[in-house]
Amino acid sequence: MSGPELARRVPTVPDHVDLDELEAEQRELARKVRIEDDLDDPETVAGFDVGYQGPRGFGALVVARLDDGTILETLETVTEVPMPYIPGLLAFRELPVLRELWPETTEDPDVLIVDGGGLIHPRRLGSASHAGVELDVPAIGVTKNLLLGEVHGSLADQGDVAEIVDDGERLGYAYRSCTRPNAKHPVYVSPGHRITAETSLEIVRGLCSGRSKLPDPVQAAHRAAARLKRYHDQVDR
DNA sequence: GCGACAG
DNA sequence: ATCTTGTCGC
Repeated sequence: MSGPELARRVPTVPDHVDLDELEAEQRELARKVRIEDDLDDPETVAGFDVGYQGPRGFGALVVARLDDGTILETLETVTEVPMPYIPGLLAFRELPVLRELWPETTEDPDVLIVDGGGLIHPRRLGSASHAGVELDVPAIGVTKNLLLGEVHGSLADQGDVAEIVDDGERLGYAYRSCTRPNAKHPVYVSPGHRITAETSLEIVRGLCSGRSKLPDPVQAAHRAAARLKRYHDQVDR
């Protein structure tokens, strides 16, 4: 056999999965992305997030009103995840869960916010863009960490905004959303599809109550997914 | 060749 | 993301 096992950086992927094909698919879908406002007086927003445990994904979609934040609908599902996490290919791990939930909503959300990037992506097709194109809905990407790009500007105070630039392109904004003074890291916002970076920031800004770094609907989805997972922890034994 | 690397 | 006790703070 071989010598000491080296830590595996590249997770094992199913035999039928071809990483080059997935990247090619992203390049193709990226051509369909439209970074321009195509929302008419948006009234409702959907926040999406997934929690993981082994081969299963616990997803939640929370639909809320944009004006006062009232939650209109919370949908949950448990699904087998087909892919390990690979930087740049998050959508192939996350979107199967969203595909289960999206058809179930009765609110027909005007905009979708995904816990993942939009333009901030090596091929300019983060999971938010991928979802937006596939579901044909205005979509915004929000993350707690940066996949790529540089923050241009200061984020000294809460409310501060700085541009995210990569390869000379402005891909989105870093926004210090949390009102807690010890909130060190900002939230990274980038347009996914059928929306601009400015409008994305404006919408996210209006959804940040200040108690959480993430916009409320996404945070609510995060909590719902976590609860669902805990529930399965107890029952599945 | 060596690191970095959304969730 | 997840593995994990206590702990600081509103």
